Amino acid sequence: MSDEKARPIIWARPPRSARGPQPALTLDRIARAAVALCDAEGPDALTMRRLAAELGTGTMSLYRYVQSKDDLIDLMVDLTFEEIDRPAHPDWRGGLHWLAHQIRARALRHPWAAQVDAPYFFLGPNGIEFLEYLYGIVDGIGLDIDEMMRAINLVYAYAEGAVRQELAAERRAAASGAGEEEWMRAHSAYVRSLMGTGRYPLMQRVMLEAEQPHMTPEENFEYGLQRVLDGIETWLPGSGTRKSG
Amino acid sequence: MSDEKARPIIWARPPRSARGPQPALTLDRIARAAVALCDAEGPDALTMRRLAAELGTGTMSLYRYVQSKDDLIDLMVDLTFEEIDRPAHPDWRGGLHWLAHQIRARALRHPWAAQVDAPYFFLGPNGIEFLEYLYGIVDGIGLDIDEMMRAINLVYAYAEGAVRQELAAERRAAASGAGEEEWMRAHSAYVRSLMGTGRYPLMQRVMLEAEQPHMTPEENFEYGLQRVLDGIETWLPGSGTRKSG
DNA sequence: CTCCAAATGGGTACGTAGTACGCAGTAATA
DNA sequence: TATTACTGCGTACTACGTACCCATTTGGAG
Repeated sequence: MSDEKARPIIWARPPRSARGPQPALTLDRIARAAVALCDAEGPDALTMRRLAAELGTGTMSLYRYVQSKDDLIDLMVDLTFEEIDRPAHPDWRGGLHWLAHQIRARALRHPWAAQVDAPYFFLGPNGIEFLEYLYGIVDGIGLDIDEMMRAINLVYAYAEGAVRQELAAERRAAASGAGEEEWMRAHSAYVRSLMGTGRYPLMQRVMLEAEQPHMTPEENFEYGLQRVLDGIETWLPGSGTRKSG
Repeated sequence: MSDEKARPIIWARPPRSARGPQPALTLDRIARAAVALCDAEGPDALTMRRLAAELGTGTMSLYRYVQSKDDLIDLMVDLTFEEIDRPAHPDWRGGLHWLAHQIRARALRHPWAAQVDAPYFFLGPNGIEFLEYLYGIVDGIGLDIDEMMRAINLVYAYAEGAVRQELAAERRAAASGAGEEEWMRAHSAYVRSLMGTGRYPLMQRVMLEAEQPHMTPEENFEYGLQRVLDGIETWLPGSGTRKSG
């Protein structure tokens, strides 16, 4: 999660030998409990002590299953790809559209997952299955593997970036909402003073606009997504004009 | 950095009264030292004790300036927007193109900044100045404020998402590179075993491709960016021609 | 059946975070 | 000069990840 260290991939663990007591837990049970905890109370609630308590076991027992907390997070992130189903799509545009919305849905279900980076998530069983499926969407439409990668990466990049913005806005709204009187006062007074200077006329309009949004976050996401798909379409072979990248 | 708490905005602090000794430090000096530290040694190197040592002061002295480490991070993130210059652009496409590359350049300069989320960065002096400038790029081309927001958000979302992918790939490369023998062995053995199953033919092609990339990360970024700009162009009012070079 | 290697659960304790608290010193104001 | 509002900062508390150790359990070897 934080920095780099030599750490063997958790999915490549050697099989258990037959001797010794049966483990009371499984990696799966641990990871699911951790996901549930983060979903319910946010990433800060995930401590090894707390998770152990949740599972009714000793703290250090968890380390019989994972080498480190980062291992655990790899597992958790992989789990978030499990629940995404994988329908067939008649055309690439429908497929990529669906993909983007799946990425968004996953991030809304598990906001904590959008904040960690698990650089090897695609090596987990669910991650790799998901990616293999993804490439299937743009397979067989006349793109070489390089072009397929670029199409996928583009949609992925947009979806992730957009949903991060959305989550940040959500956190802001939550912070200025219920309670937090003091913060609210300091915050709005400061913003008013900024706008009072007249140096930020465009931002002023933006903020006024943001107070009464006429578009849901999803509509907003959808708008950007359609632009991205349009952009891909102008470039895809057999779509008339093709531009150089 | 992590979770929500009522915390007044650091930029709205009341002015110092005249009494008492002059402060030995300034917020600016502290924030710059922190940025330098993170740039040089990564975010994990940033501890209050270390930063204080770097500044030749006592640890707790820092708390005369910031209320918390999160405060400090807000300042740091705002600082990363300072060095971005703000040229005029003759057309929106050039402006948005430039914007995306600035976002990328900033993230490459300060990789740590792409990992934290500072939901209020735009309230800092540099952040707000930057955003005001951004909106200027798409001002006066026949868009209402809502459409302007969407155009900016789209480019921003793509750029941030893409650069996060790029940074993750960079970290992966660094991890499998020099040293880390053990990790390398476990990793590649595992990947080979996965691919040996034959269940992931597309991923196999992707990974082979990734080993000899024929596109630099920047070219890849540029490709996606052009698609995004194309997408905006097809939608912009009065953009009869979609080809722009 | 006996014994031991290999695995288990988990308690204790260590190192390192962020930071609350309090105190001594200092400079402008009354 | 006394007061007051600051300052730097040492001490200490809480909470975290996790290294280390050991008693316990189990399956297989003799």
